[in-house]
Amino acid sequence: MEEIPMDPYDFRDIESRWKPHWQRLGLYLTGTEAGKRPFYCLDFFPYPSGAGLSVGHCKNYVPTDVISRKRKMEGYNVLHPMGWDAFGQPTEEYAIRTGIHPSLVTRKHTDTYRRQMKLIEAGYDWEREIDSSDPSYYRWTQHFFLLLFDRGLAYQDESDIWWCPECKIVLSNEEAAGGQCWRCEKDVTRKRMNQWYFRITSYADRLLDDLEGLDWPEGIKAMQRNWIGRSEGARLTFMVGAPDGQDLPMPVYTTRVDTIYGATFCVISPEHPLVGRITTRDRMAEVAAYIEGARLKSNRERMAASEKQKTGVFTGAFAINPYSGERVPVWVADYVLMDYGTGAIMAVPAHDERDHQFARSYGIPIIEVVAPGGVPQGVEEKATVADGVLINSGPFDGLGSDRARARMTAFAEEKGFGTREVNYRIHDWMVSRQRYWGAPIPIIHCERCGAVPDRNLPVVLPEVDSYEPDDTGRSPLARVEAWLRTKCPECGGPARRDTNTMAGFACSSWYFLRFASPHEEDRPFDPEAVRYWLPVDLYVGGAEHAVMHLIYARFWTKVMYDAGLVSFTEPFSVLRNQGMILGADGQKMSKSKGNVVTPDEMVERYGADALRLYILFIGPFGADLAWNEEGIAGTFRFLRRLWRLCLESGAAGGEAEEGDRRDPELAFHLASTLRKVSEDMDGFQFNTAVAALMEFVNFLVSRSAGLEGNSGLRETLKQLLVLMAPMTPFISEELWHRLGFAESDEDSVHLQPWPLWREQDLALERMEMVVQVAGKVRARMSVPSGSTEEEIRGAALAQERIVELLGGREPARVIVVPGRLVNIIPGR
RNA sequence: GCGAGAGUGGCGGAAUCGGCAGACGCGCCAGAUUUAGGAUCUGGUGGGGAGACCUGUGGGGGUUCGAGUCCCCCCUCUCGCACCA
Repeated sequence: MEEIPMDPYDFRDIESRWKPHWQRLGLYLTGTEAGKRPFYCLDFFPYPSGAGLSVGHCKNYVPTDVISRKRKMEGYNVLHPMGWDAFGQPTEEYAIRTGIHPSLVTRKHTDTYRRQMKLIEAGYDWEREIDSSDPSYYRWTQHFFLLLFDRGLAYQDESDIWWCPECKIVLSNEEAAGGQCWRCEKDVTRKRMNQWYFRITSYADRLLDDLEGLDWPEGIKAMQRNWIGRSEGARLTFMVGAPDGQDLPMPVYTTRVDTIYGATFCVISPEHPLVGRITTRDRMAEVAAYIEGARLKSNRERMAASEKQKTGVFTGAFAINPYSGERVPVWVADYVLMDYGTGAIMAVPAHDERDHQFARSYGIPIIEVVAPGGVPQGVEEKATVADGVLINSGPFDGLGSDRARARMTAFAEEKGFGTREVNYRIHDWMVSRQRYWGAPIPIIHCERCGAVPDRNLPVVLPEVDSYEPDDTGRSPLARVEAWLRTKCPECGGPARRDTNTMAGFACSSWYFLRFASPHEEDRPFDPEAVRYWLPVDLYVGGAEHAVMHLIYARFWTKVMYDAGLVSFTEPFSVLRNQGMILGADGQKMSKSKGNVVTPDEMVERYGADALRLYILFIGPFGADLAWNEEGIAGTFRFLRRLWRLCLESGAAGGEAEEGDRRDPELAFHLASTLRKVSEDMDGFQFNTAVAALMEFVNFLVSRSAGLEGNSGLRETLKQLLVLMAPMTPFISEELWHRLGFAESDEDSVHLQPWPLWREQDLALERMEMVVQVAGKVRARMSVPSGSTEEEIRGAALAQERIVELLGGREPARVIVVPGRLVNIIPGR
């Protein structure tokens, strides 16, 4: 018999054939069928950089694509959109260097991203594509700015803000976390400037409390709690004697009022306005030098230095402890921060490690006032931080820390020198940027009327000659005289536009709403569409936005809720973070390290299906893993094995015949694979889902010779192809058609319902069990399913090897776990 | 220091309502096949032992018929935050 040579697996041919077909079918258009439940699957809003996508980005886009496809097959209307967070610096920097307009640069970059996303067949509904730098989008970003403004949540203030000398841009606290610029990782410095802020602090409690109900990674929730940093304590006023004879109030914030009788000094931040007024003449020079030294140090130098040794200088002034009436020295030290609490503290060296370290350095007395469990611990060597029973605390002696705090705060309120206070680490969101490539802040400054909203939106970015910010930190917009000069909308008098643009995080704080109805012209979104699709059912992206985008978007959503614009208070019900794909060298992929792998080269060599499958298979979804090209070769081999299996054994099948018997083993393996793959995909365990598919194909290959022509095999292959369709769309479609499963040319494997397993197929007639003696496996046996424990026990004891090992002894004990094992404990 | 998570073959990783450790893949070894091919096929692959077996999930204790999984102590690593009063 002569073998007819089979077509080889030619992924290029297959890809080029099905792409236009699916395009015609409108496979990726958003579901609109009445009566179906919605599923909104969203990827983090990407910033289109010039480098294009690496395979690392695919670790985000392939899994969301797989889930979206599966949900569609399960009968959901699916919304899976894509768009561009296009405003931002790198584009602007590029424009500065080349003179090419940022919008053209953006266009070039987004074209690349879109092309690459199509290359890996990420099934986005491109009819809903949005671009945050397009006036049709940013007019609504401006609209929401005004919503915040109107609600008293946007304001201007002059204060010290973070400045990145490298990027030449101001940064919000979130963007400067850890003293480093979020984009270039260089140290940030301080600069005093007038800026726009959003009052996110007035939402701090809600942002904290609502974390509770979110299905988000614990780590992200913890980071947000930490960032919000709510603490409960008291604000207490110490009176400080100034050299001019006046008594000046110096409020301090503390969470440990209970330790106040142990306050042996006070510390005030070098930036504190009071420093200049309370320092005595003889201390002036030393204090001034210290302040200057602190100012010149970068924040991180300051932190690093004082970790080793805390420094400070005495101001010469004394403060009065409002409880004890005691007079304590006031020091200036840079371990006290100006932007937390009141910028001044009462220092209790006995019960605070930092104060302890400082007191030891400068020989300040340490007085123990809290005894944990009623037993004084001794505090000369080490501070006691735990709560306990108050001692040396006058009328409050004997109280527990908890009751003491309540009692002592009440006392302060009664006497008028203090009050209960809640403090937060989070600060208001500094949102203005002195940059060109952003959404202009729609405010007009009028000498008569002040800051007036410009409701004539959009305020379009004017054309400029150069995009560079100038040395004073002024925006390039400040140089466009014709644009700058305008009329006050209130009084009609001459006025000037605000020259700031908004940080990119403003644009991404509402984009998930725009996708619900991206073409609305008269409003940011259609409330009906938003009601149907939102909140987002599944949100996937990297962990690096924990306290930036994810907290800002939550804030805007709550503001919109308060304004009655949306009916939910949280935008993202379920959040998952994908891990990173590192270069083959285990390092972060970067151009400079030369270890970047692009989807382009992988698709060229192995095809989109093999790449997608390897991305899913490489390891756990959330883990950081090194790229390995041998690995993708493995998934490629797997696909070829599938190809051969289907065309060799499946094609011969034909229609089911009456006489075909169901093969119970085949049915069992199919059912358990369907179950395993379905459950693993829902649980984001794509790696084990792929492993189960490989295992099943291995099984089929080993059995296929015996099953050729059996309609059970054909039915099995049919279901297998449907099961694989979300992961490997091309080969699944091709084989589906080749095996003749399509009802018409317009049919598609992607339009099939998600396959369900039959519970009864999982029940086998016999079960394999292990027989242990003293916990060690000594024999294997097969018993009928549904055997009683007694029967299993009998069968186990009758095993030849077991009889031999027992050598006539009676078993002392026999443990039977049906379906698993029998453990025999021999008698002596 | 605080918070989150993790330590399993040569490698990525499976298996945690306690029940055959190492699924699946890579790599490696042997064989088959091909003129050659990122090819394919078959078998093997934690360590020790010729073998029956012994041993093995960061280390040490414990609970249990049985522990990678539960409890106690210790060590290491990754990530995030870090003088927040």
